[in-house]
Amino acid sequence: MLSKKSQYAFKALTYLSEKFNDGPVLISEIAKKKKIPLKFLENILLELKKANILDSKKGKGGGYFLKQPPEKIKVATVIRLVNGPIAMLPCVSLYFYERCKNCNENHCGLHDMMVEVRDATLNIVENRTLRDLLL
Amino acid sequence: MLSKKSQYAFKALTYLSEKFNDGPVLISEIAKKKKIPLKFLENILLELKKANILDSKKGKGGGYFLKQPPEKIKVATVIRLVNGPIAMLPCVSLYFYERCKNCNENHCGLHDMMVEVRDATLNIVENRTLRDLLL
DNA sequence: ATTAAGTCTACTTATTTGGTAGGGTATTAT
DNA sequence: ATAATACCCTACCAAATAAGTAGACTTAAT
Repeated sequence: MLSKKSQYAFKALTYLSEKFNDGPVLISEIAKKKKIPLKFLENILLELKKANILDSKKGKGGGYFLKQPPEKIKVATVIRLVNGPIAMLPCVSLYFYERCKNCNENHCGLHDMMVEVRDATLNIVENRTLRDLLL
Repeated sequence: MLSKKSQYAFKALTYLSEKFNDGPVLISEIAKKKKIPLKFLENILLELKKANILDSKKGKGGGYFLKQPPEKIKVATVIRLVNGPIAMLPCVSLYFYERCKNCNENHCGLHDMMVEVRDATLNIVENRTLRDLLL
């Protein structure tokens, strides 16, 4: 399951996608419109900024905005960043790989199945962007 | 990600699948062979028994065994039981559904995408059984 | 009766999640 | 120049969940 933080992140990013050409958007505006705790949202947006997904402008007239257009930001990227691994097992994760203790990956049925699940999921989230989350 | 508990559960179930026609298997044997903390494993097996996946025999010569043959036990069932929801969002879960607050499911891009992810995953785990985890 | 084995209730501990507090720092309109 | 604005940063806290443990109890075979 996606954490609440991830769900907040997606709500905020969706909002920023809609406002992509309207200049910086206040954290407080996003928090209010999307009903996200303000200080928590600050942390999330800062993290997204550090990951180069968002950029910000300080001072009067400042705020946050997408660093790239919505169609350039993949859903998979956001999930990995805010939520963590997409795969169901560490030994099957591409970006958070950890080898299995006590289980040979070369002949492990669970492993093989989870590779399939991972690929089925990636096939969707790697090919969808913030643009696709709008209607 | 699957919890450690879930991974233990799959290891134990795989072991019991291999021994399906050999009569009851000791918890301690499973724990040793699969390197699972004994008391933790006790809890897991008991839970699986209460869910009608396993059965057991007490006393000397007792132990645990699958209640049905491996090919009758779906991976999806085990995941739901031990790990919880398979879907990435509560508003998209079939067995653990909770409605979205502040987001209309009828026009929410994230929701729609997560339905796709859920179905892609279910397509695999609903059609695989413990039998498929063996080699 | 003794021993082997699962059952049950109840803890404990560690980790993660969700959220808060409050001052610091950069920017810019005036 | 400066005051107001708005993001930045460090640290903390509480609740929930995950992981593991303890010990007494019940049941069945010999």
